[in-house]
Amino acid sequence: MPFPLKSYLCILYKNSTFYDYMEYNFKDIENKWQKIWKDTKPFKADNTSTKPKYYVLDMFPYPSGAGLHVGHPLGYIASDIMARYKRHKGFNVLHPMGYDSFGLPAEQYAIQTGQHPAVTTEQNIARYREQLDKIGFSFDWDREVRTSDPSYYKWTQWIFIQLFNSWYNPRNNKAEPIESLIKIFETEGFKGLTHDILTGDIEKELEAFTPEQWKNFDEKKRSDVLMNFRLTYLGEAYVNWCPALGTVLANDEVKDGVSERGGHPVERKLMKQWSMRITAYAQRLLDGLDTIDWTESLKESQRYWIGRSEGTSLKFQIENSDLHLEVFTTRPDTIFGVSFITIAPEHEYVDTITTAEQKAAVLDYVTKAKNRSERERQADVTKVSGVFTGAYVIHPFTGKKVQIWVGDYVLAGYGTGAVMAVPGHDERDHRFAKHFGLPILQVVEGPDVQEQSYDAKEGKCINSDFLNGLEVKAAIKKAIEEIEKRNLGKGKTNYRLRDAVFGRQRYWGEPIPVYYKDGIPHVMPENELPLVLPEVDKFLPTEDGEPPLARAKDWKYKGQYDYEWTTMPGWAGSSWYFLRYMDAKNDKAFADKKLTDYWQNVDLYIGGSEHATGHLLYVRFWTKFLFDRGFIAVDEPAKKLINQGMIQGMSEKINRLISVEKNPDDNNKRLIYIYKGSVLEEHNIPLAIKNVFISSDIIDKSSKFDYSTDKYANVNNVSNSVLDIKKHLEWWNEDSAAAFICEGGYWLNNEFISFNNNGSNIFKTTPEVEKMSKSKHNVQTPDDICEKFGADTLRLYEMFLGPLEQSKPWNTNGITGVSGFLKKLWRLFYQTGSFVVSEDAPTKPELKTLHKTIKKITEDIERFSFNTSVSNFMICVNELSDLKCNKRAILEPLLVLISPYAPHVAEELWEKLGHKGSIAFAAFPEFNEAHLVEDNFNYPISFNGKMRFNLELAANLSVQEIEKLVMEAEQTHKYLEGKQPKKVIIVPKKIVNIVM
RNA sequence: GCCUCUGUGGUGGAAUUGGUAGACACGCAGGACUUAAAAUCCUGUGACCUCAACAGUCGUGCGGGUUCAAGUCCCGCCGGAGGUACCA
Repeated sequence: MPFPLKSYLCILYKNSTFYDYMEYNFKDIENKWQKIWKDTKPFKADNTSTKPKYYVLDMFPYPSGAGLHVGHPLGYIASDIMARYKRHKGFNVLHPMGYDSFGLPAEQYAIQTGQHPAVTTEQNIARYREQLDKIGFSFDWDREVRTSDPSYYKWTQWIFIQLFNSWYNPRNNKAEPIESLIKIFETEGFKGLTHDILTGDIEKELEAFTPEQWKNFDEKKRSDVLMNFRLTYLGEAYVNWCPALGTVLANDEVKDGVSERGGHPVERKLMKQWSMRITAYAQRLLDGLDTIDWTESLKESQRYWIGRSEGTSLKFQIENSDLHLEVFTTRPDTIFGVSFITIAPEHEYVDTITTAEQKAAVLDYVTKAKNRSERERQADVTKVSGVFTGAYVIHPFTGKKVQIWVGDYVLAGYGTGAVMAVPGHDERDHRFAKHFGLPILQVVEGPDVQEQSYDAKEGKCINSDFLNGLEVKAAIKKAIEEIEKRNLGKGKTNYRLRDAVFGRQRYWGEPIPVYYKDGIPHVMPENELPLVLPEVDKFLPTEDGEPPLARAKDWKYKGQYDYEWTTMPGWAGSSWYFLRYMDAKNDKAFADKKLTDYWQNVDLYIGGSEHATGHLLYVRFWTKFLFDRGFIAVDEPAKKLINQGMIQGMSEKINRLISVEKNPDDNNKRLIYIYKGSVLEEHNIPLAIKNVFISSDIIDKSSKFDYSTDKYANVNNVSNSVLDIKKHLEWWNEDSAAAFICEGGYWLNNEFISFNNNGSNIFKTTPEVEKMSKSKHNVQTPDDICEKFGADTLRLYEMFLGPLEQSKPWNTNGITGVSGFLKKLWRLFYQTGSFVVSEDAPTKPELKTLHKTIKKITEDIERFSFNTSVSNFMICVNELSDLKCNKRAILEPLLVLISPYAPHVAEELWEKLGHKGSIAFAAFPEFNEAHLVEDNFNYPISFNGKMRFNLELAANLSVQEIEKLVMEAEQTHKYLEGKQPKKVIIVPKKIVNIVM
């Protein structure tokens, strides 16, 4: 076989160093610099620097078995650009990475395979690390953290103990050691519900006691009382129980009534659980939002989740009883519109107040309501259900009897679990009243309320005794005054935020450092931490339904006291990890105070918006707590936060012909119809071919084809929706017996059989935006891209795709443009065929290009507009190529500009320019306005706002001079059509507009 | 329903304080180099009208408004994405 000499030479070159110099060989370059960075650790953050500090943090990943796909690095690349940019700008940068390595998937996998979760976690981490390294991130790996490592979770447990030993003192509005509460009990006792030291929105009645009584309480009693105040506590509450996962879930882990992970049904269940009293911080979590630069949508989510509402509590005396029902309302102005009271099916008085006649009906209803799953309950929200208890309350102002109903539209967990129903002015009450034929009263002026409630807080009160004539807002005030005066209740602020359930009936999580002695929970002494996760024979609950940790043999504190068997939830470790990075190896403290004082908090935090009401709320809570207790100096974890958009998958579908039409003239042939342009052509293919695929560009939906789109191409075998037949057949061998119909013929077993109509042999697929998943063959890993185009191209391309915060589908259609750009950059240094850089002084246009770029790039980075900086680099390199510029004075600063984005190629060329050290710490080029000053400005001349022509004028002309020259211009006369301009608007160096 | 974001060529997207809409890139079309392909380079490319040029008309989801001038500001609609939902 003849072998062309040229190709032969090429291969020779490829193996010689000479070849490497000629072409941009990303593989060698990237391997080389990744190794150097690994060996020399240039990105180690300095704990004692005199430089200003800058802390850039990514939300650390959960190391799943699937590895990273191209969506993960999007935020990491942006933060890495920021980190590198700040180093150039003279900052001491902390840019760490770690793993959120406790979690359900590893445990589920362990249940299926018996493989210990620690083992799979370790493997997954190794894979993640390998993938991350290939992208060239400037992480300080010496500070890596893993939440599942005992040296890390020792401190998670330590923080748990601090929370247990603290309470929230509303007098000082901060968390304090529990001792200060005990002191109050010893001197003042506790005055019951009206006492101002009540915390955490305890709705339960807690009996008052005197200092003497406190002194006489036994240990158990004292423990029980204190439990109502501790910031982490063991309490009975309705929880989200997920039978399929065998564990409880926090509110943010439940979406649409099913578990966020796995989508399993969730029920409400009364259980004794460890919880975090985040509600104590509700107001401060709300207020803090005004001090941080986070996206508005995220802050809104948190505000809504916290759900502050102002209103009043109000007691209704139950008829023929000394009990009273307490409700919470934000509309006390409508008190005269109350036509019944509704209580939740779980309300503690349900049994007590129900009359004998109604007993059966109520019991039936309550049982049904309680057994309904959360999903069912939420699904038919508009479906009204309820039952009359037979009991009445006495209206405190009118003295009339008011019926008490049970209805599941009232939630047990919010407020008091009871509402005063005002159907005239509340949609839900209205629905209920209509359904059961209860009276509807109008007490605010407005549209008639019989058919539809009038909920707006506007209008004058009517039919309301002493409130008559008042505007709603004034009436609310007046009503509260009156209620307080008569001792019926008091003005009150409620929050939707619930305490966070903290225990999980699961294995793969931090053990809770608690043991039980005589039925009293005790936290372990701090110096005995960590409480290491014990080995178990199976990762399943015990036969008695106890959590997996109950299986651990001889696992008892001091050999005799049972440990707590639940473990901490996934968000425990991530609620303080930003602090651990400051001092990752410390075994004396979670972090040295000196270092937390130095690093303060995160300057830029990048991550997904899905953590809005979970992680991002908890981490703020813990930060505020640690601040209150004096452990750290800041009370917010991150000053600025950016949500990177999600990257969706782009599938490429192959259209499959279903209809078979035999050729009547030849029974062995099958007829194929092809639109070539608008002409319908008939062609034949052998009938024996079973699978027939058809290129998307010749499909005409009105044609005789029936086709399906159930077949996927592997996206790696498609570029710009053109299928690479050869690669496809290598990947999916079965299809070698299939026909791929194109405009001009068809492919069969990688051979093209022409129809002799001069049509194309390109086979096109149909792209579709879908979630990335294995079954859709549209998962793209960063490794594939690094292998094919290099890490620098991947980094640039992910940024080039569009604004960081916007969600977008991943497709590689534009990637050749970015890779071409890097080649073009490289060629600037090789214009003569070898590496040559001129030491000559740069020309004016060269300096203009450089400084224009410096200005743009600096502005782009400062406003996180990374996509536009890639465009600006392209413009710069295009211009320098046109100018044939190879001057050191231009190219050197350009490399520094580019190095945050494409660090490998920047380092390589920097070294070739003769520098010894890394480019990573070279000073960022300073912008000099002088180079952009032009003698002339090309004015757009518009008439009535419509741009007509350009006129080049000296840039320093006055407005009068400009007007004179413009009016004299030949083209101006043409557009004036002999008319006299009414007005001439001149904005120097911007625009001229002539108004006719 | 409510909240937040969003709507610009065939495609991804630019236009930072109201001032030349469509930068940059992909794709497409044509050309150069090549036996050929790849790679690379050059030219053109919003739509309509025109053989073409010059010119012209339209054009940033729709309808109004403010302004010398609106993708950008205001009012009212419509579509898309995400979050959230008996929270009294």
